Amino acid sequence: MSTHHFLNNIFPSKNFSTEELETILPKFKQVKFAKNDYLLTEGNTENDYWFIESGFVRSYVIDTEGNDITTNFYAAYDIVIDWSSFFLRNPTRENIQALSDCVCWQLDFDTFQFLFHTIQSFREQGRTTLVGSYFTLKNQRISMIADQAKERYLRLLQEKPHIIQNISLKHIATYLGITDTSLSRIRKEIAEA
Amino acid sequence: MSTHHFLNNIFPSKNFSTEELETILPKFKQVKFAKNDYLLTEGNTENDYWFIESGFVRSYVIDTEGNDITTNFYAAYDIVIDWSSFFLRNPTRENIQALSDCVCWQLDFDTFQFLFHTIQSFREQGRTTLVGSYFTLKNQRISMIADQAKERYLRLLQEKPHIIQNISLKHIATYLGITDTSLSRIRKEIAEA
DNA sequence: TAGTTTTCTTGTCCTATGTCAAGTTTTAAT
DNA sequence: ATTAAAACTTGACATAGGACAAGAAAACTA
Repeated sequence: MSTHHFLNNIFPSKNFSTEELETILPKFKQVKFAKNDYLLTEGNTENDYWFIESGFVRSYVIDTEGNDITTNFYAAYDIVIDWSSFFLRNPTRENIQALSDCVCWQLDFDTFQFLFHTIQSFREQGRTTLVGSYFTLKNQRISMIADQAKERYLRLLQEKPHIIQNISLKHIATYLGITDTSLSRIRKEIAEA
Repeated sequence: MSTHHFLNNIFPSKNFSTEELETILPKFKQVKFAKNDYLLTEGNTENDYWFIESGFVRSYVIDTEGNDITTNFYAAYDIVIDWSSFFLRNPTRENIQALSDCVCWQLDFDTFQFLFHTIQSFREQGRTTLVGSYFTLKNQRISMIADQAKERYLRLLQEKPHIIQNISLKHIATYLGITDTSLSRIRKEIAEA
């Protein structure tokens, strides 16, 4: 294992002993996805998750009217996982697709379970990551209720500028819960102000 | 410990050994809340969570315009917890209030940590519960984007009829992301149909 | 049991955002 | 380079749901 491994960013030595890292890091396998490849498709149960070293990924669902709704964007250092499919071992409703060529580090469920039940710091970090996702999602739900579309866009712009710059308007629009037409007008309004 | 303890519903013997239950159950403390009591208030870090034996509880946040927005309802057998405040040890934005007199079973963070790191089945169950909450929240977010207010109301009616029967219209309305005026009209429309 | 407060309903009018459709610009492919 | 396909913009119009206000009906309270 090289001393400058991508995964050292994910598992920093301040949180893990050398011995723990020697157990954890070799369990991850580097995988590459080409643009438009699917990491997961509706109806399947997710058996792996990934950390992104480079590239962009999007997850989406198809609603009852057949509309594509973006549920999340993922970029370098993010974890790509459908928490409920991975942990509850249920078929997912989500599609997860590479928006560009990607380099990822993959771990499968059984290996995750082994590390989770063996290494205390690993499960602490896993729990923290999941709770962090929960927190983000809860704030998004509140924002859908309390904020106007323009405010939601401005917040995204501030929090994830790399998303706005790399991802098509229509995908950002469904993520914000508006139409591409509206988002185009919001952008115009901001540009003119 | 009596053989017919409320907590046996939460920790069923099919998932836990007798020995494990003898470790877990006595750690919970029965607490009672009177109607309108707060279990948690904004700005504080949650150090306990509860299972509800009886009663109704509501959590809400105050948005930037000072509006009260219901984030969740809790009834018998539900876990009452602010996941992010409890696990990330951060001050919460939520207020959690008893809507009726309640009997609850309480566990504090340090005891949780002890059980989580000691008992495998305890942490499996904890993870499953958290992931279940995540799943529900994600579906609510998608529903806010994809469904009309009436559909969201009808789904709530179907999934949690006890909520509709016990909780005031205005609290249900903010939970669904609409005004009480709109919800009143939706109810009328459904009644007339 | 009257009085007060809260909850719920209903009317009128308004606004943010959606729908549809026609262009324009950008990107991708041969 | 040429064409085809996406992505984006813009206009005209429609609509779900919001804002405000006045009553009616319940639910507490003294």
